[in-house]
Amino acid sequence: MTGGGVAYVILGALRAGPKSGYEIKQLVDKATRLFWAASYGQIYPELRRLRDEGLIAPVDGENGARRRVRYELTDGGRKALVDWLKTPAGSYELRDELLLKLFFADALEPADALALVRSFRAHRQSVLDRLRQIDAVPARAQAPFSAIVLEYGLELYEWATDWADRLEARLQEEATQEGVRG
Amino acid sequence: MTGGGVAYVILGALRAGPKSGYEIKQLVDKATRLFWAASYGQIYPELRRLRDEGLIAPVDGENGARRRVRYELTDGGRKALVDWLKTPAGSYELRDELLLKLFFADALEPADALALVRSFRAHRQSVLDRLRQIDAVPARAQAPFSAIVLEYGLELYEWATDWADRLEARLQEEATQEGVRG
DNA sequence: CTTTACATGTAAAAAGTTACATGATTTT
DNA sequence: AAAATCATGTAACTTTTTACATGTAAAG
Repeated sequence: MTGGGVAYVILGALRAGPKSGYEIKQLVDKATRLFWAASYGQIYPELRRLRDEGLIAPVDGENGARRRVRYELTDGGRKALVDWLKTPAGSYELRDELLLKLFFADALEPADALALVRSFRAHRQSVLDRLRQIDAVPARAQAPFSAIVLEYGLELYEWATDWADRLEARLQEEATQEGVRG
Repeated sequence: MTGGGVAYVILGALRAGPKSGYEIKQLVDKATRLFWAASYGQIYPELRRLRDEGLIAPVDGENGARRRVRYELTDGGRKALVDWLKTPAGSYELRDELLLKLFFADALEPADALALVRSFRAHRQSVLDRLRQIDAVPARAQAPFSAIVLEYGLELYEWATDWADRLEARLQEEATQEGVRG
């Protein structure tokens, strides 16, 4: 199966019932965006590829008043999904520009480095705020593991916000020490 | 400045003194790989682009016995680095295939889902092990913020390993409860 | 009737990976 | 003498983003 990871995002999204490209995009933006994003430019071509491969099939009938194509998993598609889920490997890529900046922050004067730490904290806090707005109750009933991943996110960004707080306090303390000495 | 984030990885790597493409790649693989990776296919063309833009310049003289080109920051390059560091924004992308699998794990039978959680834990643990092998002492002296980012990584992957342990325990408990009931 | 949300797609550009090519030097 | 490491680069390919094009239906 080609097409990178988008294929699995789609197969996974369809595990709970038929969805259109638009609905898959909504799910991605609401739920998986933080650890796996996908754009329309990936989703629609990939839907076609998966259909051509026989892993998904358009559902005909009730698609509502709007023009819309919903796809469902075929037997082959469900097998492909489960096979992938059972493979205990996985790529892991992180591109965290704020962490990269922090890594190089010796190039800044202390006041600017402190400002950077504050924006790092603000970023983690903003992610946390977004996650807190998600209602876990419906997820817990229909898809327990999506609620588990939400909990992971909540704990993670709570920790990260706290870490940034501690770093900020440490840097401020160092700054006042310097002030006393110098 | 074009060329995506690689440009800043290079400028940042050169903040502490001249380096060759090969040395930059080594630094990336040793230190920033976890939150920002870069391949030779990005580094060498980008070095040329940055040189053409006047942000870096080849250092002549002592390059050792081997053929090798080391670059250093120009004044413009140092300014570009500091300007970037002072910009309080930053892209943030995460592609965590194991987390994506966990999100869809309802599609698995409980035993397979448990196995997935275990491989998730094993991955976090392996990252933690790698981080623990890094000696923070030299970093702390020369580049305090790189030691700070290492501490971030250590705490983060300790937390994540622990989280996975707790989830594993919870799932096992649920499984035995089911066993008693059913 | 106008705006917002729904809905599907494409084309071009940018970014990134991978595999390959080449050769020097150092270590075993 | 062979193997490993140092060192620089390119070409082809894959992946991803971005911007655009197009139109329908619901809501205010």
